[in-house]
Amino acid sequence: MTNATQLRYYVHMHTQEEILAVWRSHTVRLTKTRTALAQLFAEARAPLSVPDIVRVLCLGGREVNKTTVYRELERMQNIGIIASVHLGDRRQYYELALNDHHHHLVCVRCERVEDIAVDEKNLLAQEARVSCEKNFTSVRHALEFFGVCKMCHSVTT
Amino acid sequence: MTNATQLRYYVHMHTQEEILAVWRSHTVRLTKTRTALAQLFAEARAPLSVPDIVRVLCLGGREVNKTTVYRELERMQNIGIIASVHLGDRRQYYELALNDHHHHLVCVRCERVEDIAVDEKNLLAQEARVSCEKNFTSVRHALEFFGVCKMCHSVTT
DNA sequence: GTCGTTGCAAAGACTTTGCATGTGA
DNA sequence: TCACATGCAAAGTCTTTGCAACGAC
Repeated sequence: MTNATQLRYYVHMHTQEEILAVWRSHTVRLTKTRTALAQLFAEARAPLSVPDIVRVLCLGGREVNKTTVYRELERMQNIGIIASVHLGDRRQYYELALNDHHHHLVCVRCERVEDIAVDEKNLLAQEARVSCEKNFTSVRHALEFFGVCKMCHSVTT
Repeated sequence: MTNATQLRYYVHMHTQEEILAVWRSHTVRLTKTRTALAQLFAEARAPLSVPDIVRVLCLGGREVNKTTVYRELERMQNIGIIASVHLGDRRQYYELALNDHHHHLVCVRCERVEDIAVDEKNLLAQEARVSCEKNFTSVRHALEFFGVCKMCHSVTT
């Protein structure tokens, strides 16, 4: 990431190499788009939307086509490299699925996203109960928290 | 609702009259759109998207304009009559906010939605903790469950 | 009659599809 | 080589905006 601007990055627990290894095990070609996406997700510190991805990569001088990105993300999701997340707006966001399961805290003003750890014992128990009571299979959950971050709060007050 | 098709309805705990009363207390005009929306939400048994609403009302012979619906829903949300819900797709859904807080179980195949009761003690505690730890105010949560309903499951297997 | 509401048309944001071209193994 | 991958253009879906016309009070 050169001057990737806006988005903040941090060293992730999964490297680009690890992601590329997953690709290889699925006998797909290692193209420049896949390499770029692997690096981006490895470094991203927040879920990414397609417009995000295209903007950041283009700013960094790696031209990518939005159609290709959409298609690639779908494949990555099918393989299990990434997972989609909904953060309250209409966009679809994606983040590494290789990480531990976690949830998000989103600032509804500036859209800043923080990862948070949540004790899931209770949730999983409810999942099991719901699955049983309602006769649903493969039940999973989506839990996100929304609020106003300190900075945004101090600006308004 | 005449032949409102596809969507399933049930007698809700809030009647059209109660919703109209909320309108009146906000000194707005009781137009045909507001009456139609009040009736629709009073009878809806699942969250509704704007395309849903327009389709259903037009099928029922009450022409409504999508722009008007978008604007009206925003006002209803501000007043607190309805609340928006995200159900995994890109659409925004709305449901009566006058009801008890509850969550949804969505079939990812047929999009059927069931309301479910969830023990929130734990969630609220986590909300408080997150709010404190991360310095966020006005924290709320969104929790939805996804799975495959019995019917869809039996079709595929 | 007023001013809140509405309807229409156009634009905008995100996503999907079809097809011809390009390229990694 | 050739099947997988890409890029472009066009279309699709949901949503927003601007503005003139309408209608509830």
